[in-house]
Amino acid sequence: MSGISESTVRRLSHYYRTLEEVEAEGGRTISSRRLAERGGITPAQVRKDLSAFGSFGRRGLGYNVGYLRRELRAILGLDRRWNVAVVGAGRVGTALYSYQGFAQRGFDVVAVFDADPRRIGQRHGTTTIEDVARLAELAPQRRVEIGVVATPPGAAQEVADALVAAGVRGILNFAPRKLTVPAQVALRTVDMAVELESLAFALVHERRARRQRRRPPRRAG
Amino acid sequence: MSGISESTVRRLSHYYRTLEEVEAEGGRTISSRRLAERGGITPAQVRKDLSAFGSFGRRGLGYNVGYLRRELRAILGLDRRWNVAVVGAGRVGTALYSYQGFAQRGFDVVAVFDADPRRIGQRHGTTTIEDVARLAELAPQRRVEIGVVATPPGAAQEVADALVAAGVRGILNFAPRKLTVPAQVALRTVDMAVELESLAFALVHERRARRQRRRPPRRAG
DNA sequence: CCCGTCTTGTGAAAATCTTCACCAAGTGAC
DNA sequence: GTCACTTGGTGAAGATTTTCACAAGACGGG
Repeated sequence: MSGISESTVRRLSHYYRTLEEVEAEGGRTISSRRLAERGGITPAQVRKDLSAFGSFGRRGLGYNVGYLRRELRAILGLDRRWNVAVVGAGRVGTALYSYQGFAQRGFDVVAVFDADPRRIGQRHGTTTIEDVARLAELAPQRRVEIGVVATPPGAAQEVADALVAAGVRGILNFAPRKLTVPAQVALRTVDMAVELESLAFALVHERRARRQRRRPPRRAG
Repeated sequence: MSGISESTVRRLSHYYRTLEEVEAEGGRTISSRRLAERGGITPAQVRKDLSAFGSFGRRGLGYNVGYLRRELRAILGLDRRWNVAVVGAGRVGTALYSYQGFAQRGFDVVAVFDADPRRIGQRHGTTTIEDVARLAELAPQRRVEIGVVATPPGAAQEVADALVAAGVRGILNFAPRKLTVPAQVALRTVDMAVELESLAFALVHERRARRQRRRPPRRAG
């Protein structure tokens, strides 16, 4: 249970979603092969990823869809709810806290903060935008465990520090800025500029380097 | 020039941003060490990444900030402009095409599409939302090279196919769904559900696995 | 010019991640 | 029960990525 890589976790997340779909379609069992096809990965990878957490399948048969989904749910920490605070109620922040999938997956936005007086007090659905100055007071009160940084880059580090001080254990950063947080705080960054630039790189260097897409399964014989 | 990994490119993107900042602060030269510190990476990694493209530094001195920035700019394909089409004018799509950094980095949103009749025709700034049915016609006309998928998951693959058919060479996908595209089309996916779930995983397994943050540079002696 | 100090570029080593290959276990037909 | 076939779990091999370590270049002081 000690050496789980970031990429393994990301794949688990994909497996989980695939299982949801297969279950909705009425599938009862699924093999590592089919699970792999749906995600552009090798069957061996699927089995290795899962075996890091236990033996969930049956030889000759595959995995029970419902059972494996529930196991992954627990492994990913989705069998409970998480209190989330969004800081920054601009376009990105708004898109985030009105995002359906958020609540659907167990993430409850219990607070939205902004620094702009024109925004403070506005209601969006059930949420009222609060002054970011009250973060230190409200976040612990509402048992916030995850903070989402959706501020301009200039304010991002400051906000991250405030979130950490308020006892948040995980931060999801959308500001295009590398944040520094203590080691015990988990940090994920979604950096649009990086994505765009890596896309531009791929287009510019298209002819030269063409790896990057999955190879076809290529089952000999 | 053939074996450039995805992670190298992402780091180049960070170096580029750091260089912009340092240049704005008036810095003239920078060592791999300082460049590394600003991004939570090792100096050796910085040098390896850069050396894959040439020799940009001077021994004993470091890198010339302006020169290296311009070189990276060209390497990343940012020394030209890219025509982008955004498909899906919901919250995410809106956040995207009004995102300042987009144009700032050379990405011009020349078309926004949606399928909802209530949205079609709406103006947002200089952009008018067009019927997605006209994608096949308008995208080639406007020389769109990059497509952004910001639709509900159900429509994502269909839209991706349409973009590919319209001659788009790169796709940035925000729908929580694995897309399949031909090998010659570059694809990047930003999947919020995956980010959240990997964050939840980290929090649940906090005590057990605590790698993931950078180690301190630890310079012996 | 020479010496001490700095810093890059880069093979080699180490660490990490992915794929292979095969055994064991399960199924269904007969 | 036996046989042909399927599939998971897993150690080992292979591939990739990161880090180490050091030679070679660059500078400044005297």
